[in-house]
Amino acid sequence: MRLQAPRGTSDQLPDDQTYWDLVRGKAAQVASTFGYRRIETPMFESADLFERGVGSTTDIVEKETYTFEDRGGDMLTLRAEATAPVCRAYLQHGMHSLAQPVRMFYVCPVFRYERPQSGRYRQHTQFGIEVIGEADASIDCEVIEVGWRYLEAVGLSGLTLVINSIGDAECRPAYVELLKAHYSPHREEICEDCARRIDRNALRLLDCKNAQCQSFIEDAPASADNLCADCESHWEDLRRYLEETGIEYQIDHRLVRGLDYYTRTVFEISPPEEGRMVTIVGGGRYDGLIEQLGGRPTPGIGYGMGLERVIQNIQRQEVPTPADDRARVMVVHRGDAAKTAGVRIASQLRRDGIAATLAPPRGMRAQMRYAASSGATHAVIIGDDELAKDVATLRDLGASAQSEVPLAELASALLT
RNA sequence: GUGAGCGUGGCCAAGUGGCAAGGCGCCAGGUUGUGGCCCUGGAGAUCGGGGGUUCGAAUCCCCUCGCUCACCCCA
Repeated sequence: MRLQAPRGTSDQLPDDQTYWDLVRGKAAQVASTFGYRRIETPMFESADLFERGVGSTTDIVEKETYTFEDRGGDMLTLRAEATAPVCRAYLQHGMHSLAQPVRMFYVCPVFRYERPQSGRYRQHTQFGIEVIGEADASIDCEVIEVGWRYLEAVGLSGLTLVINSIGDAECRPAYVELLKAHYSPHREEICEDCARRIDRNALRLLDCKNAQCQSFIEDAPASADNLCADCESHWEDLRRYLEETGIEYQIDHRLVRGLDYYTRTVFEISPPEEGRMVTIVGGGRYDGLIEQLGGRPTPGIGYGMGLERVIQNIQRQEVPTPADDRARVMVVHRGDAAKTAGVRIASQLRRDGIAATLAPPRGMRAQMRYAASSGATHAVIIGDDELAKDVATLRDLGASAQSEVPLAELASALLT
């Protein structure tokens, strides 16, 4: 095989589109039900945006971006995540002067240079939402609910919602010190990565997967137990509101997230896979991000959802996809005059709003085969007999029944 | 970045040193103008690529590329 799609990318073939239509259509539908409006930002941004927004020491920025210099000498980065670009757009277009909060959603490709594996690609598609300009916990609850209702809407079940609060600029520093103090005496007993994390990114100590570190994680102080008064009441509010939605949640003190900008609420939604649970949705509050990007202090919260993972789970759970029961017609013809008439009839059917295709110029048997394998619901058969009478033979391929229909009545016969 | 498994027509796949099976799909037929089932025929292969061993390599050895899975990280 000489030419193929670049590593970690894939083609979304015609046969795959049933899923993509479902997954994209429901995204727009559910998001707009909650009052979110679509935003689309460029596929690439100034490299600077992701460094400042996502955090220059995160893995994403450190080793996973597609960064390049364009012909004019600017350093650009393919969209490595969508929150920072949306915040950039919020600032650039003065959305702070709109009624707050501003609710937006997007479905867009995201690029990260990673080693591909199941559910992880170098180009993947995210359905995400962002609410900017309101810090109240009811918004946190709403954002979580959008993600949850969406996954319900596409037909997934058995999902798990996990939440946590990691505090804010007020209380997190003290908590991080507490964590470091918990770990420092054990530097020799934990894994190498964790030893490094103590100084570099202490929060990440909590999601280490190594066996030797598990007992330290168990005994570690929890961020949610060490919140300042404001964060504490925000955390309580969130849980109270969540109860009102009827969505079940678990609190996981080990849930921290990989992007630097998160504050207070963080959450994930995962499918019911035994063994490894690959997160479908990950999100959280980012009250410091807008300011980090040069705006006035403005709260925000959102999530990102991997649509390839959603589709993977739809397939695993064998969720039925909606069938398209509209008529699709194959115009089958015999003889030159009939072929010419077929061109005319197919054209007219389309103008009448019916999907119609002219069968390829082969024997009738082959044309009928083509009709069947193309998924056509009906064959409109034209030959000299029909031409003479100004009718067509309309064959219902599902029912294997046919009758002659005057050409003028074809469309109405197909629309009933 | 680390580790493991795997690369044979479009897809699935047999073949483990001696003429590259088979199935699906595709194309054409099975006497008058009709799909799905059945039957017949046909097209389609640098056996991922390069090098080596050998009289002879899809098969053994080396290198390389790719795919998949796991770690890491993340959606």
